[in-house]
Amino acid sequence: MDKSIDDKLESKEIRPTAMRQLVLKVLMDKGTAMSLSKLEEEFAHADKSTLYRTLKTFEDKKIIHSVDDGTGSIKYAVCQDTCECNPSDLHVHFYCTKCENTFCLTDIPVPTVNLPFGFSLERVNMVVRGLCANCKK
Amino acid sequence: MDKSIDDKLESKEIRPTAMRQLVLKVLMDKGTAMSLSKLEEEFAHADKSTLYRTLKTFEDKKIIHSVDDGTGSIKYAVCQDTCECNPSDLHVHFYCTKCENTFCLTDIPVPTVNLPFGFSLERVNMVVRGLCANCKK
DNA sequence: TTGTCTTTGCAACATTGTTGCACGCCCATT
DNA sequence: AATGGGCGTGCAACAATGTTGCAAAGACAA
Repeated sequence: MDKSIDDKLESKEIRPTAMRQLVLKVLMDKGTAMSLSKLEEEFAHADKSTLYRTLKTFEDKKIIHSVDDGTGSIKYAVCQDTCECNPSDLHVHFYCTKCENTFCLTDIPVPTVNLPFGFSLERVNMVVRGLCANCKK
Repeated sequence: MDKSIDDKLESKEIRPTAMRQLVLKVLMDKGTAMSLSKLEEEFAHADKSTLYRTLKTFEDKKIIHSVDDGTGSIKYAVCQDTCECNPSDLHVHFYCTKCENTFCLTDIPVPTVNLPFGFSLERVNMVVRGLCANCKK
């Protein structure tokens, strides 16, 4: 198995089991955010709850982040190396209504908004829907 | 029943049935966005699918809009009178993690973002999570 | 080898959202 | 007033997603 995968796992104190190696590899190779059910398809013989808990572990350890893109299923994508999942690390996500892929627009930080007096910010979810460059043509 | 409720319904070509009058009134009085299950609690004897279809009708006719606030259940709130549910009509929503209410920040339009080349925008969902003014204290 | 802790697999379940179907109601036309 | 069509409603069942309990299998240290 890819050495960099193990490194990534161990650097976040996650034991590199076979399952975790595979899931992380798929997520890293994929490029777009994936849902639990998409992962189930990818590993036809893997158990749903194992995948579910793997994702939860990854999310807790901040190796991936989740996006609610409004499709009804939560998507997961690997964080940037420097990501601490703080509000300042947050970027905009893009959901393509044609290919149904969800992209991390890591270059586009979530714009700051001036909340009404007394409101405090913990986290922001910003998802743009539309057509991606591939489907636009 | 309140005359303004009927007017609002009829102006959008929705027949003002008893159910619809009640649902719209609750939504208007509530001030915060409500989920289907919250409406079920409100009308203890109403049927879920009737409420569901009522909300869908309202949404189709653009008398209310839906928000996916990341809690797993979609919330509905009445639109501004001038709202056409275009991207330019979109405002930021706020979910309070303590009182669990979802607010329309109608004064705060969704900031525009510069998408990567080739990407086109249809709609944006932006939800800020945190503490509202009431829970902040 | 033994014991402990973690991970996995299976099953069952909760919640939310959704649809099919039949009944009742309103209304217009006859 | 009677008839018929269309709409709204209620009931039931269902699909999809996410979640948990529990026992078996595995990893690891003493």
